[in-house]
Amino acid sequence: MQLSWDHIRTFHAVAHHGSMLVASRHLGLTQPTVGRHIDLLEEALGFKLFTRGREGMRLTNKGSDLVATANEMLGTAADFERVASGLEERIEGTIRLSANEILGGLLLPGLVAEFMAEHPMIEIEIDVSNEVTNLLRRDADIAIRMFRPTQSDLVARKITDVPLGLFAHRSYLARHSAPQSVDDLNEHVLLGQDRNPSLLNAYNALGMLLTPNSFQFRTDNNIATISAIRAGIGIGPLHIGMAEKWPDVVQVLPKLPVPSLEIWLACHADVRHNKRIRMVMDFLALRLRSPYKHYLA
Amino acid sequence: MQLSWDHIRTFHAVAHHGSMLVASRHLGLTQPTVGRHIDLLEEALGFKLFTRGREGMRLTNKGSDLVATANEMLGTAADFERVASGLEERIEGTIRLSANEILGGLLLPGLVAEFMAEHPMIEIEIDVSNEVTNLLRRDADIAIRMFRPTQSDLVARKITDVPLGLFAHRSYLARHSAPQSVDDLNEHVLLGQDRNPSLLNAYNALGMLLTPNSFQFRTDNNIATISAIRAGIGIGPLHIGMAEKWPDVVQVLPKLPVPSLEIWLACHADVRHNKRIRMVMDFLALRLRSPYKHYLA
DNA sequence: TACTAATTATAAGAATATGTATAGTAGGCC
DNA sequence: GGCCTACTATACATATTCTTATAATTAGTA
Repeated sequence: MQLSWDHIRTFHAVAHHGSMLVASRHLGLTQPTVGRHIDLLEEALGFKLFTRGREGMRLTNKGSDLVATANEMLGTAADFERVASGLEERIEGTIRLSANEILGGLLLPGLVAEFMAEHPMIEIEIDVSNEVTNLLRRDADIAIRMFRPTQSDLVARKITDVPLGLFAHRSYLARHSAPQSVDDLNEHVLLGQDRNPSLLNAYNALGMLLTPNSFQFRTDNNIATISAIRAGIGIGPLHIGMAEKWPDVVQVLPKLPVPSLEIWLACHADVRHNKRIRMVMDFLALRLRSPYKHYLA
Repeated sequence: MQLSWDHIRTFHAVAHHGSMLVASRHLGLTQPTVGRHIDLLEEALGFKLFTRGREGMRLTNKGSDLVATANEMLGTAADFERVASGLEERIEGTIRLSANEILGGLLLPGLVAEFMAEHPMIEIEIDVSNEVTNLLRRDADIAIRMFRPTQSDLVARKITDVPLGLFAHRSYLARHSAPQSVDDLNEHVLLGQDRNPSLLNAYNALGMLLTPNSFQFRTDNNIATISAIRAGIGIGPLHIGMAEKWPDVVQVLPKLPVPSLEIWLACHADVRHNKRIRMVMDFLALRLRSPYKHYLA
């Protein structure tokens, strides 16, 4: 018989995740089913795709020669689903949002709760990651980004500017004298990022000459940075609207012009007329312009 | 649940053939199964793909917006199968040959019979058509062509030249005097083609100035042309080796230089190392060089 | 009008695929 | 060594899907 396209999808998932167990969870199938799919595919093709071992499934040479085209299929299947989604007009269904750690982890849950109360038929998923989620691959329906999206085929709207400021906890400022000028900052514990250079560049734009080593506390996790500020470890950047939520966190050098962040909403052009997606995007655009403090956890 | 890729294949087939019944035959499924696939797909997508009527299935607007990407999927699935086929080493299995009406209808059956006797594990399918079958889409594994294939990604070998001549049945020549020169041909019933200009061009290359109306008997079916010659209707072109099979069909103007045809064998580059395909191609290359008459029906 | 031929739709038994539960295997770790 | 864990393999009952058979619909045609 003809080989099943669904088995190709299973093959791709197993190759991608390296184990049938992990693949089965991503596919919404059980491990024996995934195993059978691979068996049937191997039988249909006439050669083994994987060697089985306790460490999982390792691709054979032939198997790995097939991964690229299986990947292609995943892409065209995503195209199909995306185009279909753009033609869909039902209100009920799922919308998947992608946002960074701060917005996705702290702001969106409270903000989305309101939407879900109004629209109980729409399910919302939040994919929190700092990586640029691929809207083409349908990892998400809507992306919230802090920069202008450049992927082609996307429709993007700039929602607002988010003013940033430097903040510290009162307990920190009680132990150290509050800085009076940019130069004073060199005497302070500055909270910075590990591998991501954007914050470093922002500090340097303020006229400070810093290197990664200038930060005594380093993390690429934005939540950890915020927690560090709130814990009184040092001075770091914060969305001004967010800081209002925490009375003990005060702005230092409020006159200092810190470049603000942009907030963009993006979806794939194929999908922009989908009613659910429009509703969610319009809601997000409205709410992201109003002060954060109403929604912050 | 997630939508099934196999249902997309079914959707494509129904859209392509315009009816579930025809699609089911091509897919190797039954009509109720195809119907259920479409129902399930429509349910998953949230909109109707077709309107049902006694005239078959007509695409809705949304349905036809999806045909293009479904087509893409067919293409990538074909890529997958092709690459897989190239990695395959089994001897048993099916090989699909594509050839024109003359070779596929008259010559190959007898020629292939010998191969099948030697290799009972290999099944041979012959796709007879004058259209250029798409090896990229896996409509066939091996194509036999009368011209150099130009599709990219193909591997093609020229096998031999097939000398052509003009022939007529004795009964025709008994009624009309045999032509002694090219100019005499204008007084004869010439068998030609209807829409396909290649034969016309070949006659003109002999120095004859002909138009489609110069042929009193016209068909684009090559078998019909041959039958017409054998029935004594008139004078027409024939493979010389083929004519040897029929003693009552004799060559006219044997000295006339008629351009010969080329025979090419082609397969997709991805698949050239497949053992079965190599075996069949090597066999065909050998046998197509030997005289036709051993195999002709 | 009645018949034919081509279609989609429906019902029910047969075949197939799936999920649950469990076994088997082997590396990591105390 | 013994235990835990992450994985694949197997057995069997269940659920789903497929096929067969039949009905219903409708345009074309004698």
